[in-house]
Amino acid sequence: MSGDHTHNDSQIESGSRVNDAHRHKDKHKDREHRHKDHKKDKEREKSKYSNSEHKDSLERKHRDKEKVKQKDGMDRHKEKRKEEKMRSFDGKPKKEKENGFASPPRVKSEPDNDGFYHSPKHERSLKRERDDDDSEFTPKKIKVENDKKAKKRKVEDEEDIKPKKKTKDKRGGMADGKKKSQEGAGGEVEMEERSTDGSKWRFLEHKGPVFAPPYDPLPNKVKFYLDGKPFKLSAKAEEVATFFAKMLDHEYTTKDIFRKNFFKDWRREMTSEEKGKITDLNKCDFNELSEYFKAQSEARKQMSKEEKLKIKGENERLLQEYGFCVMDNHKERIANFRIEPPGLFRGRGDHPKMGMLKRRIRPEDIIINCSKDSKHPKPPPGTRWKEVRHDNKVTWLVSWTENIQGSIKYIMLNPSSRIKGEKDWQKYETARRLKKCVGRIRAQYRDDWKSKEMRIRQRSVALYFIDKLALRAGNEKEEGETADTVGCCSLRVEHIKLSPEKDGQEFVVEFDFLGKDSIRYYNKVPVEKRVFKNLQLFMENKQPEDDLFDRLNTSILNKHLQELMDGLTAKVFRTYNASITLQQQLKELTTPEENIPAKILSYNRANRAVAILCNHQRAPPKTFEKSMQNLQTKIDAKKDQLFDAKRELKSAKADAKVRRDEKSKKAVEAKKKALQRIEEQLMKLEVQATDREENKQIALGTSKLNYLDPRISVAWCKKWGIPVEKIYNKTQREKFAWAIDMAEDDYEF
DNA sequence: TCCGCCACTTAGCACATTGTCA
DNA sequence: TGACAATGTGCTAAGTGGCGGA
Repeated sequence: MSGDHTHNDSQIESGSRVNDAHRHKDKHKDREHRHKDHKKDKEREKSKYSNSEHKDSLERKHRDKEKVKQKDGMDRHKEKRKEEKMRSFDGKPKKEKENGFASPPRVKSEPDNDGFYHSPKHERSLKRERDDDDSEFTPKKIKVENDKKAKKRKVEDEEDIKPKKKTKDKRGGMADGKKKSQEGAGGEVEMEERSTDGSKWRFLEHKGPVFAPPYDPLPNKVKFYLDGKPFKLSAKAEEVATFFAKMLDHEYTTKDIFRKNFFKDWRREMTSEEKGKITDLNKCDFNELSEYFKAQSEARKQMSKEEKLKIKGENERLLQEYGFCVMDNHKERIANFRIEPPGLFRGRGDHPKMGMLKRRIRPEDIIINCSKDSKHPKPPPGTRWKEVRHDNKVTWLVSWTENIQGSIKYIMLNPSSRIKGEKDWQKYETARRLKKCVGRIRAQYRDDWKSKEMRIRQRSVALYFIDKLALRAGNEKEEGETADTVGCCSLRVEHIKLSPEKDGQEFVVEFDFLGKDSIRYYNKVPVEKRVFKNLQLFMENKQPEDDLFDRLNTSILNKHLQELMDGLTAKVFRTYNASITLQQQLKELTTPEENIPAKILSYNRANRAVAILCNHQRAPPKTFEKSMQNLQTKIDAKKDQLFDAKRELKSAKADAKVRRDEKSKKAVEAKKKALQRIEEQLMKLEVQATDREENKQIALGTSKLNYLDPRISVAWCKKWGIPVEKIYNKTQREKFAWAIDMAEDDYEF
C-alpha cells in the first residue's frame, strides 16, 4: 500500500487528543464572547429594531435590543469577511507578501425474499428466474470516467498499482467467472444501473405518515403556578408549557438563550390576557407539571406485562400499516414514518435557536410523493395534503418544512432498502477508486505547496489536512442561524496554533475547534515544513477571527477534486482513510492463534483507531464511573483469589516435596491449573477494563455504520471464522446484507 | 459565477429492550 | 427474580454536495 498515509500509532494512539468537549465548550464560549465583544466594539452603529414582540416589558426590550445590536454587528463582520473573500476571488490583487508571492488575481425483494437489499451477485441469480420482458432491470455498466484526460489518468493509475499478483485478482477477491462479471478489466466493480435518466423508481406506493397524537390536556389537579399562585392556562399555552416542564431537569432550561427563545415563542401561543399576566419566566413554576410527567413515565415502567404487550401490539400494527411501502416490486421498510411531534428545539452546542417552539405538523404541511398509478395515501378525515406529487427523481415519500430553520424534512426508506444499499455500495466503490489514484493526488498536492498562486497553496494545504486528519470539508454557514462550528475550509486563524518546536517535535500545528454537532476537535500534529511555512503565510496580517483559507471554499475544492478523479469530493477521503485504516489495523492486530474474544477485541481496537481518526466522540455514559468501579471491585477480588491460589500452590509444592507421592503431585498440578485459570480470568477482566476505559468517550457505531466498507469486516470474519453476528447486530446485518452476500475471505478494499 | 435550495448522509443522544449476574 | 449494565433502536440535528436560476 505504497503511498497510503498510515494513520499509525502516532495519530491513532495520540494522547494529545483530549476528549473534553464540555470543558472546552466553556472555553469556547469565553473565546466567542471575546470575539463578539471585539466585533461589537468595531460596529458601534445603531441598529434598527423592528421586533413585533417589543411591546413586552422594557427590560426585555432592552435586552433584545442589545442582542439585535450584537447580531447586526456579527452580520456586518461576516459580510466584511465575505467581501474580503470575494475581493480576492474577483481578482483585485492583495498586498504583496514578504516572501515575494504576490497574491494572484483571483433487488428486487421477491415475495419470498428476506426483504433486504443484497448485492447484484445475489440479485442477478434472481433475475435469471424473472420474466425476460423485465428489460428495465437489465444491469448496465456505468461509465466511470469518460473524458480522455481521465482515461489517460486511469491508465497511469493502473500502472501505478501494477506490481500485483497476477495469479489471483485480489481486489475484491473476484477471481472466478461469476464474480468477475461484477468487475471490469480494471478490477472495478461495475454499478448496476437502474435508469439512465436519473429516475430512482418507477412505482411507489405508501400509506403516508403517522401524525403525532393530539395534545392531551393536563388533569385539573396538576397546576401551573405564576408568582406562587395557581394559574389556569389556555390549552395552547398549556401544551407549550408542558414541553418546557418535560425538560425541566435538563441543563438546557437553565440557559439564557433557551429560556429567552422559549418565552418568546410561548407568549405567541398565549391569549392576550395571559400575555398581560405572564411577563417573566422566572415567576413561572412548572414543577408540578414536571413531577406529573415523571410519575407518568414511572407508571409506564411499572405497567403490567399485559399492558406492555398491548402497547407493543399497537406499535406493531402501526408499523405494519405505515412502516412499509412498495417501491417498484419491492416491499421496503420505511425509516421514519412518524412525523416529528411538536416540542422545543434542542440545538447542539451553543445554538442560537435553542428553546424555540417546534410547531405541530398538520396534513396541510405535508407533501406526498408517490407514483401516479399508485393508491394515494389518504389525509386524515376533514384535512388535505399540501400537495401530492409524482417525482421519481427523488427517493423521499413525504416531506414538510420545519419552522425553526426553514429546512425540509423527509420520510425516506430504511438503510436495508435496495435504494440505500446501492448508494452505500457505490460510496465504497468510489473510495476504492480513490485508493488507486491517491498516490498521484498526494504527489500533486505536495507539489502545489510550492505553487506561486496563493489559492493553489491554500487548496493543497487544506487537502492535505482533509487527507491526513480526515477533517470534514467545512461548508460555509450562516452566522447567527446555527452554532459556531467549522470544518477544514472554514477554519479560522484562531483555530490553529503553530509551534516550530513542541514536545520534542518540529513544526507542530495545534488544532482546537468545534466541528459538527459542536464536538471539539483537539489535535497536535507535526506537519511537513512546507505546510508549516504555508500556514504561517496564510496567517500573516490576519485577525484571529479571519478565515485561514481565505481563497478557498468547499465548492472550489470539490471542483478541483472532481478534475482529479470522477466522483471525488472531500467526503470521499474520509471514507477512504477510514476503510483503509480498518483494513491495515486488522492486518496488524489480528493474531492467528488468538481465540475469538481476543480477535474481537482486536477488531474493536481497529474500529476504535478509525473512530479516533474521524473524531467520533460521545458523552461518557452516565453510569460509567459506577460500572468502572464495579469492574475494579471484581478485579480486586480476583487479585485476592490469585494471591490465595499462589499461596496454596506454594504449600502444595512443599507438601509434595515432603510426601513425594502421586496424590500430592496431582494436587500440585490441580493447584497449578487453578492458578492459571484465575490468571486468565484476571487478564480478561483487565482487558475488559482497558477496553471500556479506552471507549469511554469514543463512539464506535458512527464509523462502523458510515465509513467502514462492510466487506472488509465480513471478509475478516470469514477469514478467521468469526461469526458475523459478533461484529454486526441484526439491524446492521440488514443494512449490510449486500456486503455479507458479496465479500469473500480474501476481499481487499 | 454565485447563491440558495434541495436531497441526501452523517451524527450523537435519549430511551427501550435485552442480557447478565448475584 | 430483580437489579443493573450493555446493547439496540428511534429520533432528529447537522453536516455535504449537486443543481438551477439570477
